[in-house]
Amino acid sequence: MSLDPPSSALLLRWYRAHRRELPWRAAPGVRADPYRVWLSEIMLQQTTVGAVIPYFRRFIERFPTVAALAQAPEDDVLGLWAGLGYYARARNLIACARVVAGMGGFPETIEALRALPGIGGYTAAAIGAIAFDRPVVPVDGNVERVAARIFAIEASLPKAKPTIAAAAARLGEQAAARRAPSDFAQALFDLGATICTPRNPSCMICPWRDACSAHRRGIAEELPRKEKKAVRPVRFGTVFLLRDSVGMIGLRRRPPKGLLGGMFELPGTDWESAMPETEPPIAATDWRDAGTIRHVFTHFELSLRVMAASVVVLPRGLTAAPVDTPMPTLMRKAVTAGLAALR
DNA sequence: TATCCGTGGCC
DNA sequence: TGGCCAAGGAT
Repeated sequence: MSLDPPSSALLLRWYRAHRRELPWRAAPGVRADPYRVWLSEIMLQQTTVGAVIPYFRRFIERFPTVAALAQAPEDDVLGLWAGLGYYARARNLIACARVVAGMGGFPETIEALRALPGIGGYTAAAIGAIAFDRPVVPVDGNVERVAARIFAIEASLPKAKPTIAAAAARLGEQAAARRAPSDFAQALFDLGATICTPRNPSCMICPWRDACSAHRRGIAEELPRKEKKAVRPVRFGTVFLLRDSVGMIGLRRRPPKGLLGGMFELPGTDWESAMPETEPPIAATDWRDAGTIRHVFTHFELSLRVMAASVVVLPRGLTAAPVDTPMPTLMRKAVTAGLAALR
């Protein structure tokens, strides 16, 4: 940690030569649209660029401005978000858009950004740096990895987070002096995504190779070290697909908060450590076994049995919905399996 | 501080 | 196949 930080000019030169074109990105040196930066940063939380791009394009097409998003019905936004995961982000997205629209635009300070729904320390720094050239280094997983390697920080995450964050701040000191925090932040992202990768980093073509302490010591790929994660428990449940005589299916809305909050689902049992007793929502005559779906969430794995039946009229309490109604991926899998069993 | 919160791709 | 990983935030 007493090492000198590498040259920001070196990284910025590399960035201008190798910069990736992304839908939310402005040309080097050009101020980006804060709305696009914000929307992309929310979508990119724990989500890969490849997964985000089509969602980002659909959102921009439907909601070109933060004012348009602020006026949208919540169901439209949740529906457009369906499949992207972490649905609290979509709820916070709406809340944030409404606050920002009321303010007449995005605030430009880190503190004011940090106070908005769904914006934490990282995202405030990212928007501040990228959209407003605030002299900060947003510390995401990429930047943590780069900083840990440059300074050969061997302490394990998450305990080492503060140490690595301090190291990342040192990386940005020169860039701040050069008035290029926006390009510098994005350069760090690109370096982490394409060169300084978690596995098999391309050290031989890295613009910072000569300054990298971990590379010099031959331990770049080992850093940052991480504590082992807890084992994922398995839960079991059953869902019921009911299709009526005109081809509509019976869905219900999940509670507004918590897992898959506010999204549509098939009716079913709770998800428990052992298969719960099943009580079909209607006395259909020919229930078909549509198989079992395995779905992995962050902190548990779900084994979900799917039962399907045709009925004349859907029971009360269920919403008659088209089969292509937007819903979380887990439920999309279950609907697909159920419909296949009814053929 | 620890837990909860999705999904898909990669090796 | 299974564990890891991805531009984290809220509580």
